[in-house]
Amino acid sequence: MRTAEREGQVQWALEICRSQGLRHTHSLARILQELVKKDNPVNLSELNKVLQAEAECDPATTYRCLIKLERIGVVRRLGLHDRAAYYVLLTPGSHHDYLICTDCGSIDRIDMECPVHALEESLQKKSGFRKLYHELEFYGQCPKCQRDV
Amino acid sequence: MRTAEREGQVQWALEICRSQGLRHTHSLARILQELVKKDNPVNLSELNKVLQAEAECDPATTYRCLIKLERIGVVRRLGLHDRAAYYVLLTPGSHHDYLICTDCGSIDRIDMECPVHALEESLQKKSGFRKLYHELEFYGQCPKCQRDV
DNA sequence: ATACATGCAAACATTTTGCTTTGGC
DNA sequence: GCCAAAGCAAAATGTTTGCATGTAT
Repeated sequence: MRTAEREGQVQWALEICRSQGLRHTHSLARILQELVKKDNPVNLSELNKVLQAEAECDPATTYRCLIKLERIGVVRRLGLHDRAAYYVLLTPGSHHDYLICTDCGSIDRIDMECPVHALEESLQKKSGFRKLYHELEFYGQCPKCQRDV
Repeated sequence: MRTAEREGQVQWALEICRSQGLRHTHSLARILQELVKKDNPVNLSELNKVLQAEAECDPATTYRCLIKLERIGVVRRLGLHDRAAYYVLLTPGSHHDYLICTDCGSIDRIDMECPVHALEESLQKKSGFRKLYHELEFYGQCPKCQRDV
C-alpha cells in the first residue's frame, strides 16, 4: 500500500470520528495510523508496544479509544484464539477472512471472495437478528511450524 | 437429544481418551458429561459453576482436562468474542457454525449446510497449512435485545 | 468555560503454573 | 509401585475502572 493511500484511510477514519463527536487528539490520530499501517488485526499489547514506547499514548487511552472507534463503526473487534482482543480498521467495502497458525499465531489475510455473504443475508431474514456480520477464520499448522516440530 | 444418545457420546469420548492414554477419572467423566449435556460451546467458568458447586472438580483440573481433550481431538476450543475460551465436543461429523448476539451473548447453533467446506480444501492445498479447520460465527443483535433498547 | 480525553494506578477477571498428594493402572 | 491426574494456592496475563488533570471545542 502506498503512503498516500494510507494517509487517505486515516483521513477517512478521522472524518467519521469528527462527525460522531469524537475529538481530534494526538492519541486518536496515532492509533488510527498504526491500524492502517498494520493493515491486519492487532491486539492491544502490540499497539501499545509501539505507542507506549514513543510515549505517545497510555494503554488505557488506547483501550478507550478502540472502544469508541468500535462503537462508531470504524474498527471491528475480533475474537481470535488468543487471549487478547484484536482490532481491525473497517474501511468501506473491506471485509477479510483470516488464516491463522495454531502454533505460532501468525495471521494471514485470505484473498478470496468471501463465500458467506449470500448466506448472511438470508440468515438475517430468518433469524430476525439485526446488524449482522460475520467472522470467518481458518486455523491450522503453517508450513514453517510443520518443519519446526 | 435423548439420554441414551448422550450417554453414547460420552462413551465414545471416553473410548478415545482411553486409547490415547488418558486415565479414566471422575473429573474427566464429569467434564465430558457436562459438555455433552450443554451441546453448545461452554467456557471454563460455566463448567466450573456446575462442577465446583458439586465439589466434583477443581477449576485447574477442568482447565487441564480440556487441554488434554483438545490435544487428542475430542473437543475444540473456540475463540468467541467475549475473550473467554469456549469448548465444544467434537463428535464425528459434527461441525457447527454459530449465531451470537453482540448484546446478550446468547449462542445459537445454525442449522444449515456449511458453505465453507469446499474452500477449506482448496485453501489447504494453496497455503500448505495442515490440519485445517475453520470457525464461522455470525454476530448481530438478537430480536430480544432489539426490543430491550 | 465546559465537557470530553488522558495518564497513572489500582481493581478485576481469567488463565496458567508449581508443588504436594491422591489414585488409576 | 510408578506415573499421570487432582487439588490448592499463587503467579501471570490482559482488561477495565476511578480519579485528578489536561485539552479540544
